[in-house]
Amino acid sequence: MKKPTAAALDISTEERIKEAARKMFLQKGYAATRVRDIAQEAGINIALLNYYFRSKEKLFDLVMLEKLQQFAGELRHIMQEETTSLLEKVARFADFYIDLLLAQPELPLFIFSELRANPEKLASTIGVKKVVQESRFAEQLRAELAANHNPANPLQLVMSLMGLAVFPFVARPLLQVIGGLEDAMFAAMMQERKRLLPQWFGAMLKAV
Amino acid sequence: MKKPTAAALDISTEERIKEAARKMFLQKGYAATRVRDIAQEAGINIALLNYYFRSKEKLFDLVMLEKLQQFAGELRHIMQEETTSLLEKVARFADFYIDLLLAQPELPLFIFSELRANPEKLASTIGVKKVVQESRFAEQLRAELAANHNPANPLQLVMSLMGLAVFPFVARPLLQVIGGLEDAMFAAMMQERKRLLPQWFGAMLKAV
DNA sequence: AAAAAAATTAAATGTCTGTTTAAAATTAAT
DNA sequence: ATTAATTTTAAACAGACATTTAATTTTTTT
Repeated sequence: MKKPTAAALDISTEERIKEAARKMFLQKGYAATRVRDIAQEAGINIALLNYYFRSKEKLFDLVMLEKLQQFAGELRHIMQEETTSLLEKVARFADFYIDLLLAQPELPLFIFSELRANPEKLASTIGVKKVVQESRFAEQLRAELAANHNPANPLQLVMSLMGLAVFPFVARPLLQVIGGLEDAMFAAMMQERKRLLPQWFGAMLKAV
Repeated sequence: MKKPTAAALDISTEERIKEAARKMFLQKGYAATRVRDIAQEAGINIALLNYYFRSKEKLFDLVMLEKLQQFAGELRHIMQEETTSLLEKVARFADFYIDLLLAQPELPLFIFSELRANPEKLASTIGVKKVVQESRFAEQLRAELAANHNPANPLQLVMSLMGLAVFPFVARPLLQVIGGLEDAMFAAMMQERKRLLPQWFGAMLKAV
């Protein structure tokens, strides 16, 4: 009675709507996106959106959850790995996030903007707290700071690490104007950044 | 005929509307802000908004321009100063921006979000391009990298400098959850950051 | 092939939103 | 003190918007 539809071989209407929603919400945010935009982008009747997802907000929540998990998901694996060193973790972090953001440049601005609007939707990310505070990475970071007699709060370093990787994508429109950067050059710099980030981080740990 | 109103001793209706608009636009962005919200916040009739500012968009443009200049204005002075060293400039940059953002934490997310929506409104910031590429700061940065045989693109360092100062405010909701940070602690860390930032930047310059 | 279920559509619904109108209240000019 | 200009208000307006309805088409089941 519910879903006997079996022969959904190629892309289903439901998935087409979701994809269009991803695109529009990421590009313009929740408030500026019209359900008509989504319907047009998906090539469907507006009523189908409510038929499949009940409401604009429910559809948005689905996309938001998916993106939050993309953003926070891999972090766990990287930071809890027992056999990698601190700087190897930093290198893996840079690799993973810079590749992710090159593929989806609007991701961080989308997440931070929508989180400002309703911070309660952060629930799915609370697992990250443990990753930052109790993971192998956290231990190694504290140990390394202690070894260098560096009294800085470890969270300062975490902020910086994230900022060094993510900020260029948040500030991209500004940076491309003030730097006179074209898309290809920006992408090339982000690739260079994968290499720079662990070097920088190592140097920062020793800067007392 | 135009404005014979002389006795505007205390705060005028026009300024009340502007202040309410600043608050609401910064908090929720253009698309999510209702002119009725602004009117209520200012304690005025909705029609007065159009009476004084013609339209929601014109009012927004006023606020946007003001904030862009706040964001980009002081940069010029700091970065073109002839008598300060590179690291002194970095220290001044950190001081100025961290204080600015502690007073207006929503500023960067507001600017970056709205800039994504309409990048053409960046016009007033094109002066910053010269500051980054042709200022005394740019010279000093290139010289310092050369002296350290550091082949990194100077723009990489500019991105990082901005990111280290600004990113914590962009990611604040996320950081406060994953770090378990209260407002006071966050503010204290930003103060500590004023000191850390020049140290870090100095170390990064030497990290080849 | 007939019946039932699911998917799709056009049109309508009611609410929200930015803006305008026209009248009233206040302030300034004569 | 009148008159004119400015400011403020309540109400209306028109278009945008998300959602619903009811009918039609397509697909699945029997």
